[in-house]
Amino acid sequence: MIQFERTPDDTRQAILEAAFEEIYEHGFQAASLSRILERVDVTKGALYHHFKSKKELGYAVVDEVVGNWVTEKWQFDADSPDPISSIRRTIEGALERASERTCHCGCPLNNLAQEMSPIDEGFRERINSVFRLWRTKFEDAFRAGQAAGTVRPDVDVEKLAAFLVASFEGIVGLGKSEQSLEFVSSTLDVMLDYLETLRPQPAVV
Amino acid sequence: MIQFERTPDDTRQAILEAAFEEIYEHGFQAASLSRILERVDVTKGALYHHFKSKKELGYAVVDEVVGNWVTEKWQFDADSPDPISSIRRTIEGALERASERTCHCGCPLNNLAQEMSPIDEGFRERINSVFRLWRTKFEDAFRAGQAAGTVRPDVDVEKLAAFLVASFEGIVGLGKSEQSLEFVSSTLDVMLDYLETLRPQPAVV
DNA sequence: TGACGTGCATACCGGTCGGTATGTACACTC
DNA sequence: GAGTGTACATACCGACCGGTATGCACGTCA
Repeated sequence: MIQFERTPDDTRQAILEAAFEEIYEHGFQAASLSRILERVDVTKGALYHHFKSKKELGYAVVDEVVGNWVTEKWQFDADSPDPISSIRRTIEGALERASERTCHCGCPLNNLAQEMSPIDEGFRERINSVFRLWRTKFEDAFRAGQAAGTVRPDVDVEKLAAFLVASFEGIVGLGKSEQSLEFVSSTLDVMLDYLETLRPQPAVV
Repeated sequence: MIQFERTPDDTRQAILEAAFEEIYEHGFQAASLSRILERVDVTKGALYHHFKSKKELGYAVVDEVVGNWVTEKWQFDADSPDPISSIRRTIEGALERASERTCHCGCPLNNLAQEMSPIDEGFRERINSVFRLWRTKFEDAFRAGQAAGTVRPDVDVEKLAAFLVASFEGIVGLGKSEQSLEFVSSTLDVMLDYLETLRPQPAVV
């Protein structure tokens, strides 16, 4: 049960968080408003006072919860001279903090993307902007690496960023099916090994 | 409307295919039995004669439709001496045959995996066996390549196969969000470029 | 030819869904 | 202190859901 001060803003925020949890566990379409209301102990009147429909609630969850979730999780220093090492550290840190539930339920952003992108254009646009933001962070980091000489200058950073995000989501997604953190970890190793090949090669003697 | 001979086996098969379409477009939980019945023009009595519940129908769709779908799509010659080229050709062929809908709806197997793996163990097991079959095909192909000298012997084929399947699904999944076949194609290029680096290097003089 | 199992079709069920109409306690304004 | 808007709570709605009970045509076999 989510506890919160009974102020309007806190009520809205508490509903958002409860909705995020419910959607994370059941998907958006199977998410039940009444279960959300149980989680946060408010009534339907409160929910429909703050959100005009289930869909608008879903949109707000993407914009205000899932977006921040991703942004915070991937805030390696974009100006780092060595983005490849930064990314490695970020991923290793995420793996350490990963819970049973993370492995079980996967990435909330990707879950919503797979379920809702084909069905609803509003969801697709919102989800895609989060993906684009994420990719941009990678791009900036790699460009900084190229400037610092830790990443090969011939690397197409945009395509690489897209590939990295896709691979990461794919690995986490396959991990949901395998239900194994060790599987996720060792498959991510392949990705990180690939990243290492993007460093400038020492001159051949 | 699906047409079929009104024999018991054909009825069952027609229901399966209609269910596959419905699930592909809406997901399993949001798939509606009545819409499935409309697609195939049979009644609920017929459906519940052949399948004992919605869940059992879903299981059958995974086992008998989605499984074959993946198997047929990825049947590059496992004994080929050059699996990297085989995989490239398979992917390029798939891209040419890819429709608007494929880009829009993504991979039916991955869709089900992301939606149902965390929720239902029966789905997870069935989906995971299809993934494992797919990975095994990659593994066999790479081993054949190692034997033929077209793939570096130090490559861990199991981890590589897992990474490839994950990356492919991730790319297709991101493509759903971008709604762009060109995006899918160019991101797959990064993956294929990576594969090329797994060929034995010519000896350094 | 009658009994019986198969392969459906029809009609109906309780439950849950998202959504809404109405009421009300309270703060704030004039 | 009367009026008004905010922030909910309560009660209810029709639609649709998955599932079931019943009926019946038809082929098979005793």
